[in-house]
Parts: sequence; C-alpha cells; structure tokens
Amino acid sequence: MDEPEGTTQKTRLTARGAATRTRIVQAAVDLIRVKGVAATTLDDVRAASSTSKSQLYHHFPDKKALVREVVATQGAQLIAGQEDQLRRLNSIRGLERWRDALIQRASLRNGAYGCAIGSLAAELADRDQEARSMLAKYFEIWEELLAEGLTRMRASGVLRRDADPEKLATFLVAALQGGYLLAQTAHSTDPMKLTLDMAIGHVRTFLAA
Amino acid sequence: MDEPEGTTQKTRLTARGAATRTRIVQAAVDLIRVKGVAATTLDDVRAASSTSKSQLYHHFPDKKALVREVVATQGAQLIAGQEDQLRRLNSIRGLERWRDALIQRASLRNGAYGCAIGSLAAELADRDQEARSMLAKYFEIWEELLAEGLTRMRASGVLRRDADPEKLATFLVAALQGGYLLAQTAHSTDPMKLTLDMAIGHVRTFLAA
DNA sequence: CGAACAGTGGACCTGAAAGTCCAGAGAGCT
DNA sequence: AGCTCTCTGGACTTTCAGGTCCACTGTTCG
Repeated sequence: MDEPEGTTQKTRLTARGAATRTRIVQAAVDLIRVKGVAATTLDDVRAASSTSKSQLYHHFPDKKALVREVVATQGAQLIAGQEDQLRRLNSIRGLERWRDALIQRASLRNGAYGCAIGSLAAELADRDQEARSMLAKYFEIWEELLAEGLTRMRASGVLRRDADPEKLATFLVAALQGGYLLAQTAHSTDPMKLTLDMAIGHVRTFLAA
Repeated sequence: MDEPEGTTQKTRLTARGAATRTRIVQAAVDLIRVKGVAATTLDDVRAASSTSKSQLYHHFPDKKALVREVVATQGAQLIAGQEDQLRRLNSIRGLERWRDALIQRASLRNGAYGCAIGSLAAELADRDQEARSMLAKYFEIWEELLAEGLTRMRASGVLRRDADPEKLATFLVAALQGGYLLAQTAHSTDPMKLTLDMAIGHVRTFLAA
C-alpha cells in the first residue's frame, strides 16, 4: 500500500515555486489541525493557500503525499516548540511549567482539536504506514527530549538513581496524550490537568530524599 | 449542527425489521472499528450486512444517525465487558489482571485500531457534538466502575484513606488511552504496557502500610 | 379476508472530491 | 535574444458516496 519514495528532489525549485509550496503546506497544516485529514479537501487547501489545482498537483503527486508533508511539518513545528522549553528542564518545577504551558494552550479551545500530532496519529496510524512511522519518530524525539531533562535531574541529584528517564518520559507523553483525549471528549481540560498532575506526582516519588 | 432527537420509536418494529436493524448496526460497528467512521461507506455497511440501500434508510435517517447508534452500541459493549471484570476489582492484583487482559487483546493486533471508544472519540469529538457527549458519558461510566473498585480497596484497608478513587480512576483511563495511542503508533504494545505499569505503580504508592 | 403499514430491492439522482490536461505566463541560462 | 524548464489558471473528467424513489412483498390486526 505504501511505497518507499525517494527523498531526492526531481525538479529544480525557483524561489516563487518554493514560496507556493510552503503556502500550500501551511494552509494544509492549519486546515487539518482543525478539520482533520479526511474532512479537509484539496479544494479547501487550494482556496486557503490562494493557489490552483495544478499548483497542488505540480508540487505533490496526490493528497497522500501532501498529508505526509503536513505530518512532517506539524511534527517539526511541535518538536521545535517543545525543544525550547525542554532543553532547559532540570527540576520538578520545570516539569510543572511544561504542564502549565500545555494546559494553557489547550484551555483556549476547551481541549478541542487535541494534540497536534496525537490527533494525526489517531487518524493516520492505521491508514498510512509511512505517516504512522513518521509520527512514531516524532513521539520518540519528544520522549527523548523529556528523558534528557529527567537524566539531568538524576545526574544533579534531584532524582534518585533508580529513576528510569526513558520509561518516565514515555509515561509522561502517554499521560499527556490520554489527557488530551479525555479533555477533547469532555470539552474541559480538567481531566488533562488531573492526569498530568498525577503523572508528575509519580515522577516526584523518585525524588532523592 | 446537532438536533436533540427524540428517543421515541416512530414506527412499530416487527421481529424481522429488528433483526435487520441489528445486522446493520453490528456490521457498521465492525467496519468502523477497523476502518474508522470516515472511511466506512454506507455501501460497505450494506454489503457487510446483506441489506439494501432502502433498508439502511428505512432504519436510519442518515449516516450520522447510524454512526451515533454505532457509538451507543460500541460503548455499551465495552462497558458490558469491563463490568464483568471491574465489579470484582478489590486488589492491586485485580488491577494487574485488568491491565493484562487489555494488553493481551491489544497485542493480538499489535496495537492496531486502538481503543474501541477512544478511536471513536478522537474521530468524532470535534465533528459531532451528540456523539462527543455520548462518548464522554461512556468514559465517565468506565471511570466510575474503576472508582468503585478503588473505593472498595480503600474501604477494606488495602489503600490509604488519602487515596482519591475518582481521580485515580480518571488517571488510569487516561493512562490507558495514551498507552493505546502510542501502541497504535508504534505498532507495539510495549508503551501501553509500560504506561499501565507505571499508572498502577502510582496507585500502589497509596497502599496502606 | 383485506386494509394499512412495515420491510425490501435496486435503479437512479446529485453533488462533491480527487485527479487530468493544456495553453500560456514567468524565470533562468547561454 | 531565444531556448528550456518551472509555474500557473482553470476547465474538464471521473469516480464514488450519500441520499431519493418507487414498485413490490411480508406482516399485522380488525
């Protein structure tokens, strides 16, 4: 069902062409974030990016290819945002700031749309192998950023030696994703708050005496 | 966008009619479980249930109504299954058996399709208010079943008095849902196992001394 | 029995969405 | 300049899914 497509650029790209391509992708990112993949039509993307059908098909062979580009872009944007905050993580307080930032953003929408890559994962994991593995990679990078912070906390003596940063990081991301889903369903960030609080509470049980 | 539809039966239902209706719904449940709502066409349902277009429209005004019926059925089936196990929950060991049963079933598919109602929630929460609130209700019932078990554990002295059954139940469901999503994305139940282990580990920190 | 209504088959309609095509404008290069 | 390739507009084709219709059969009940 899914071909391993080459990453080689087949045609040269002029500045104008690159700009159009970027406009298309960003419009698709924004629309898909709100409407989901299935409900976003190429005509929606065309209109939102002020382009034409032929430009879409000039830059992407089909919708699936555009969606994959959206996944890559959304994943990169999310990681970039997380990186800013998580590179500095070295305390439980930092973990709480991380939680607060996520919840604040979700609160603005009452939890709607869920997590940018979590929602993509739920919709695409069983329908597009390539997208699935890309998303798996972004989750891994995310976990790794958290794990590095937790490792720093362990090295500095904040956490005990028996704390496992990798496992705790996966746990935190899972708790976050579950929290997102319940929040999205309940139209309230309360369950997300509660879940992240408890998850961080669990990390706290590894605090050095 | 969403009308509060009456639950009153407008037409009499013969045994034959009821059987057809059930066949349609169960076929839709099975298809949607695997393909998702958007990718499941009424023609798929028609074929899988050995019915005709007019039977579909005889029993349901439109696709949205059928989908809501699917949500109700899937929710009820999940709760029924959980009830069997959770009514007896009264120990950490019982919680572990609950975890093991969930993981075993997810392992059969390498995590594919995720949670029966979690996947529906992710796809429908932002697109159908009525479906969203139904799903919220099922999550609540699920949490309540867990909370009752945890309450029993607290009453019998297994858990300390400061354990909060409701909050822990929400936390367990969130951890489970996050675990499902990561498992679905990674094509492996490992993150789901790890997450549920940690979540139960957190409950264990409330064990009475 | 026979009227009234539930249930059924399947052709048909309609709109929307993916994807195709081609003529022509814009850009880069020698 | 003049050639080539990129880029673009938008009409067009195709496909397919949701939904409608109607003639016909089965069932219930007075």
